[in-house]
Amino acid sequence: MKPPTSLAAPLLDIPALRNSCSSCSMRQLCLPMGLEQSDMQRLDGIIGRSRVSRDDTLYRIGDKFNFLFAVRAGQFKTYQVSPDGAQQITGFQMAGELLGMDAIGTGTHQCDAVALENSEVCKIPFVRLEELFATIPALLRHFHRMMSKEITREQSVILLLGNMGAEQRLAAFLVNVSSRYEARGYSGTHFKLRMTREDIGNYLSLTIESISRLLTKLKKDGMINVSNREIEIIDLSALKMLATGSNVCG
Amino acid sequence: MKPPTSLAAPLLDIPALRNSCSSCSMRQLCLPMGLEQSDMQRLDGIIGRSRVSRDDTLYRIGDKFNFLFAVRAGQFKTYQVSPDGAQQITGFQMAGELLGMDAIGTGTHQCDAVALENSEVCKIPFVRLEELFATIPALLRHFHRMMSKEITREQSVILLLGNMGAEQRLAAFLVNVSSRYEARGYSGTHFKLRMTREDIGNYLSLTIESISRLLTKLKKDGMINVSNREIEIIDLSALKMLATGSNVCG
DNA sequence: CGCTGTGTTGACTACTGTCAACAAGGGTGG
DNA sequence: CCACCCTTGTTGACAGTAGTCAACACAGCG
Repeated sequence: MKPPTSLAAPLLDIPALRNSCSSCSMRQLCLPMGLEQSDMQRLDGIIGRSRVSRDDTLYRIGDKFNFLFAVRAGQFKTYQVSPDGAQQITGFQMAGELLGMDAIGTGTHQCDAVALENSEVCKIPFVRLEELFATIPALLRHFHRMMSKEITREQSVILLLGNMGAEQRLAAFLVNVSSRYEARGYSGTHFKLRMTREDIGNYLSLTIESISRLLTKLKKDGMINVSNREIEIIDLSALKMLATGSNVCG
Repeated sequence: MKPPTSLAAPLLDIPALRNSCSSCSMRQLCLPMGLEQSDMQRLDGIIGRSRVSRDDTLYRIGDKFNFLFAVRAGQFKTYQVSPDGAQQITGFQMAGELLGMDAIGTGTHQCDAVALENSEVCKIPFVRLEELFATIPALLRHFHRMMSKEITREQSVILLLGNMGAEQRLAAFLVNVSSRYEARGYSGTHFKLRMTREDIGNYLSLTIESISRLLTKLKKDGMINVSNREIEIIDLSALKMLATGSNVCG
């Protein structure tokens, strides 16, 4: 509901953050995955790093597309805005994930990207990345994999919105977040959500009241513990069962 | 509800269809867009053409990914299958559109693709396409645009499922189909749907009963004429208004 | 000509939304 | 340091949209 903060907020280049990809803990998940040392350095050479404060907008619908962004630390949300002005969150991005791929087709950003907490991003000039593609085939292949996985991810959101009931959606969301924390070396059973109930509800296309009630229900059913944004998953397999269980509507 | 026909149905290579991209009416929309004659011929050199009969499966979830497919004629649907076996159609593909991009990330197809009518596809071996990328930058750039637009397209499906009411969804669907027919040189106001009500309902996450009732309503309201799958759009701008009009839920 | 798949219409149901009141947390300023 | 305020989250009562179930109509096809 609150208007995004001004885009004018500059993205500072921070020399201290000029750590190379090779020293980044996300290099297994991120763009440089599988690159040789020398190629990784060439990639490094075109990448800048910036900080983005909580609630700041990384880019906005209609902005000219010049950079892809990789989340280095923190989390983001991306949302579409429908013609009537309503938002629809299309994804939450964690460290190692790429932002802005939807802008390549038109040269213009197709969604807003907003930081959920104080974050750091790698700023990748797309034209220079394209130059590297010509001489680093492994980079190109992995870039294609990342774009393709973004397509797959969105398909599973479509599946979620199209075929799942409210409880199943929330369970699927929690399981998804859990696995992503785990893939990043954090606990998959005890974590803090970075987004509000409103964001979760918007993403899952449920009201905050429903989110609240359903979290309470999952707690009562002994699957999770909730305290504000602190989540503890008590019975992950039960939660997975719930997320993948039946409940058709389409 | 009916099980897809056997994948064993062979995709026949048809010499008579070996028309080059340069003679294809879809070349402005499809992969070879913007290529010079010589590059288009090189692309042609790796592409095979095949027929796919109505209700036949082009590929299936779990199939090894070797080929991208471009729809040359006819129409397809792609659907995910949720763990409980329910289908969710994620898109309808028309001539000039690419199928299989979601398989690049894993090397395995992530959805089923089924022909809605007797169709023809161009069969593009992905490894050979990757070889061409190295020497035809324009081809690579356009491929990126097509992948990116697939991401954008899915985002708008997410928006549709997440933020729109039933009537708005159907209106948006009709407007979308209309514009795609028009882009292909057909009438945008008078066309025949190639999919059943069940497919439409599945795609929009509505029941066939709702589709039926809503088509009747749009007809009563003087926006369209319907007779079975024959659609005539009487008031396109009103339909667009409806599709983009307010009706929030997320 | 009847059968089967597809589409239409009506009556009833239920899931999730809406509205409203209240509670709790976290920041800010006195 | 504490009080206050505003945002965020919780809970309950009620409502509405779209789903479910069921009967029927129509078309295409053998």
